[in-house]
Amino acid sequence: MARWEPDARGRLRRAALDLYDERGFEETTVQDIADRAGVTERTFFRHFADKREVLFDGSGQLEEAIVSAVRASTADDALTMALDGVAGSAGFFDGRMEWATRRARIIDAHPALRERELLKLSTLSAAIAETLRGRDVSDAEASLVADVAVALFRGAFQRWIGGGGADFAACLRSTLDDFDVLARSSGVRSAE
Amino acid sequence: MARWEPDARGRLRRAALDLYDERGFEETTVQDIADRAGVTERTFFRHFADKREVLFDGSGQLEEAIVSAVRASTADDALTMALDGVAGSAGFFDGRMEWATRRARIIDAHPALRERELLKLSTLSAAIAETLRGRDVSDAEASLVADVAVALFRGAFQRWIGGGGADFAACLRSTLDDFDVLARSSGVRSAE
DNA sequence: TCCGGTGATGACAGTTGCTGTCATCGCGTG
DNA sequence: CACGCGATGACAGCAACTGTCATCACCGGA
Repeated sequence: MARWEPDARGRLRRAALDLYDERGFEETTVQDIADRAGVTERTFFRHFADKREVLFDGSGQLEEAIVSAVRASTADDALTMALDGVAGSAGFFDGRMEWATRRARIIDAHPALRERELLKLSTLSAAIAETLRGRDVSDAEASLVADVAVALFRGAFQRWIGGGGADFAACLRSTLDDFDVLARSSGVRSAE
Repeated sequence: MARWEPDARGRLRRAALDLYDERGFEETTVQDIADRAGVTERTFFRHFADKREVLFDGSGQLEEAIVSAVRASTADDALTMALDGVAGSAGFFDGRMEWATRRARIIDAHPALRERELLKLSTLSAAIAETLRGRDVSDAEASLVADVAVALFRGAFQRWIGGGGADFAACLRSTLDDFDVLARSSGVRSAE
């Protein structure tokens, strides 16, 4: 056991979420977060690249889970592979409903945080596309399909946050159903 | 005539682009830009919200042009209206090829700038969606169609930048053709 | 003609995000 | 017991951004 308390990173994550929630993102200084976590400001920046990144600490794992699921998919068309990937993220949110809700509310309220989220989603889309290319999908199709998959992921996430406690997998299924209906009514039609 | 030189905003815009190009974005300080433009740092921040925004000065006009074109479209389905909107942006880039190329190179090289670009595109998509809703398109379809239109806009822009001098409208047509081909091969098929 | 309002700017101090650097301290290893 | 390693503290410093007040040309009305 070290002389300093372990899990400084986790304490910083929790302190940041709480403070952003209580006072607002701009009204919270990194010094405030560090104080509440019992470390110095410098230690905050050793764990997180900047003041926003602390809210996106799990994004690497999420991306890894999705990419693995794409790689493991037994489907033989690109869209289904990508959707299998998104489905592979369901476990990531188990028991994190309250955390995800508070986090989403904070992010939506601040353009600076929305920027960062868009960048993460863009990175995720690129990672999915790259994985699809590794499975013999053409460049253009890989990008397009990855974008669609991420859009559906966002839709499912929104539904999960806003809905009445259904689990993420169910929300994803509903979102896919709506997508099918919409695609038909929009002048494109799903293949058999 | 004022005692100060007019068009400080334009000089700042040009100075910033030149300096970001010559030295790189992070290596350029706002003081550098202000010096070259012959104003103070404070004046820079009166014209632009932050160091990144100076590269996105035209985005409001672009959005306005696209939204107007959506409003003016005589099409009767949402996707065609949105694509008419994107087509309405063609004139915006006339004679700005070199500017757009340098700007795109700078933005692609810096995550902080890519973030801002993603936010602008997200805002654009929201504006298109809102306009479609005003033309009796359902909520969900408006968002989806707007996202697709923005994706195609990005594709056309990429082609215009990378291609050999074709005009933007031609690039947009090629991108739409590819999209049709891709949609057919991806398991969806365009309606007649 | 003078006079007050307006709009763009300069000057300057202050806060905060973020970085570089060096010292410290406990822990494991040989 | 010495040594290196990893996580942290301490501190100086730069650059982004903001608030505030003064200045000065211009413009419209009395």
